[in-house]
Amino acid sequence: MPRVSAAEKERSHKRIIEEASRLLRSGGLETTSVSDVMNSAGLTHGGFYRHFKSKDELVGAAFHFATQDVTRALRVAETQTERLKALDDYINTYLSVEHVNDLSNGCPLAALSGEAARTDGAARQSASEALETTTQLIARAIGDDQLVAISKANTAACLLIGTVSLARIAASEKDRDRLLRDAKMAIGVVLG
Amino acid sequence: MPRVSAAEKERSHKRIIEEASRLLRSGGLETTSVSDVMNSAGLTHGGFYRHFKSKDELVGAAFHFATQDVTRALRVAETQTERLKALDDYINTYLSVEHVNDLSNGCPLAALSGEAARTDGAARQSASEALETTTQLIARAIGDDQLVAISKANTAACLLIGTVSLARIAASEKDRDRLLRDAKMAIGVVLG
DNA sequence: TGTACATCAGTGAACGCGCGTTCACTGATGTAC
DNA sequence: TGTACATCAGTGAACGCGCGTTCACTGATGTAC
Repeated sequence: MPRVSAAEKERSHKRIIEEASRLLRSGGLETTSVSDVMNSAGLTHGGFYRHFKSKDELVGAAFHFATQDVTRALRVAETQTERLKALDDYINTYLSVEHVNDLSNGCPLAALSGEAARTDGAARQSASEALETTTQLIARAIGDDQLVAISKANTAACLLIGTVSLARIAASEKDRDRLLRDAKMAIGVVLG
Repeated sequence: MPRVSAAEKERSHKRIIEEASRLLRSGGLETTSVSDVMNSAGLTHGGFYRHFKSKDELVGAAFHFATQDVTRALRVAETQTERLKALDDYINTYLSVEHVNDLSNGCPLAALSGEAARTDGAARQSASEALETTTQLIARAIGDDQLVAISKANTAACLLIGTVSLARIAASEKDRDRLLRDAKMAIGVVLG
């Protein structure tokens, strides 16, 4: 069957990153194996090293992809009005039950910052970049004086990520919903 | 050498939990092995199953111990004045550079909630309990109407844990310090 | 445009390694008389 | 209080397993003429 065309390889490469970004977010950095990712991409593990130098490099690429994916609307908004709307959507989606329950398509920082903090190399660096990207996009959407906006964006990011992290270990649906509701109120105060 | 007295066994048991609570917080649930823990406790891995049914059970016990340890001052405060003072200390310690840099003695939720969310069994349950314990202690220290206090405590917990989680992946000391400073301001607003 | 050949994407077996857990064993501790 | 014996905390070898990574191999792709 092999070899495969350059275009086909590119498609494989993209598929590996996409599947990795999902599996890593839902399963964690340690628990998700290279084989898991390759099988999800419809390939076998042996071919992995034609695409990446190491698992760490894949984790870095997957983290970057997930961040780009999750912040898309904030990035592409062109006018200040669109940005404010995108921020509102971002926050409402972020603090939703769906986001709490769907690890695999959610914020990579909420899912993986704990493990990333213990890592060196590409994974750790991608997490740092994800944080910077996210806070900068939020600050830009807030507008205003950027010095003030960055403080607000920092606080918002900490609150959002903390809330979803805790909502994911809440003992009951009631506790989970309460955390989300309280955070929605608080973020209004922070940004207002 | 073996066997060892009942009192000695109890001391071993306590040492295993203490070392586990430190190693798990600094190394993570997956990366820290039963051997690591036993060696840190001055024992060999084979004796582990005289103390715990499984690694999961140890993780649960270690999580519980860490939570009790970190919230001690909030728990033992007897008067409302003492509780408010304890809460102030708790927040200042929590949002310190030392806490960000010292995983092993810090808040187990900040270190492990991500991994705990992906787990079943004792580890997951201990994380849920840690969250409940922490928010209730904060709410009690706030005093006031408990319905309002619980909302404030929830928001505070999300903000504290989110801030330390992100500070741990900040790209620079400057970013880290900025996150901590912004969170200190915000938590004043939340609680005030 | 057709041919000969080098390249290399993907396969699947194999590697060394560390994991959680089990087990036979040791000998001091705890207990029954 | 002393003796005989059962218990069991701790040891270290062993288990099966899955991991990240390497490798010889296949055969379609890409390229040089």
